[in-house]
Amino acid sequence: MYNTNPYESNYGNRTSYAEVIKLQKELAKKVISRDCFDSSIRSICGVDVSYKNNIAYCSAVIIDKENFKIIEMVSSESKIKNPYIPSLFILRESEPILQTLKLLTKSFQILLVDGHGVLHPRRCGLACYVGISTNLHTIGVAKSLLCGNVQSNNFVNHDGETLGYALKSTNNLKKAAYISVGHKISLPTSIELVKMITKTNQFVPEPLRVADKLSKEQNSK
DNA sequence: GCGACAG
DNA sequence: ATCTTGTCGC
Repeated sequence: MYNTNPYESNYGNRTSYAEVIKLQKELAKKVISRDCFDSSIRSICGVDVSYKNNIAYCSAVIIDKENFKIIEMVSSESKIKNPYIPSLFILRESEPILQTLKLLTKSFQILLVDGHGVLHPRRCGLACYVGISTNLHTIGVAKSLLCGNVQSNNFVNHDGETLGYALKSTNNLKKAAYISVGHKISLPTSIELVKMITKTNQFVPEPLRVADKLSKEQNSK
């Protein structure tokens, strides 16, 4: 239907922004916000993109949940095809991400995506799109808010729903990692896993922190 | 109409 | 995200 080839991103051949918005609304209904694991979680992957001139440099890093050791790192580069538009982030980053994930040879159980999941105006951020496209369990982790309000208990509400959680930095009280469901996982489990894979005095989970660093190394060569 | 707005 | 000097804080 919208995607016959999991790791190929084409937005179901949508061409206009209005059509991509319509796709997001359709996909939002397919997001599964409960845990459905068929195996225990041993490793977690993070994927991030950086830019230089007209090239997107994307890196994915798989890290062992227990000892934080790097299991595998891959990178790829591709031409930027679309502009960055708030709430339509999938236009710019989904293709580089899907292409890079194809390069991984080791397995992992959870994917961390550098952007929001259901904490999105149409409940369909980048992490949801990637999750549905690949059928992977995904969690959205963003460094700033696109919508919603942080409550005193750190949960983030939007449109009368609790859609996310602000994992505040120990050091910078201003900074936080905004966690939300991407696909096939619950919010409580998402929070638990992100906390578990985040080092002390850091607010970005290790797989994303290393992927971010690696992608920036790639674009400076 | 105006402002806000993941990376 | 990226471009960028000095500057604030641990």
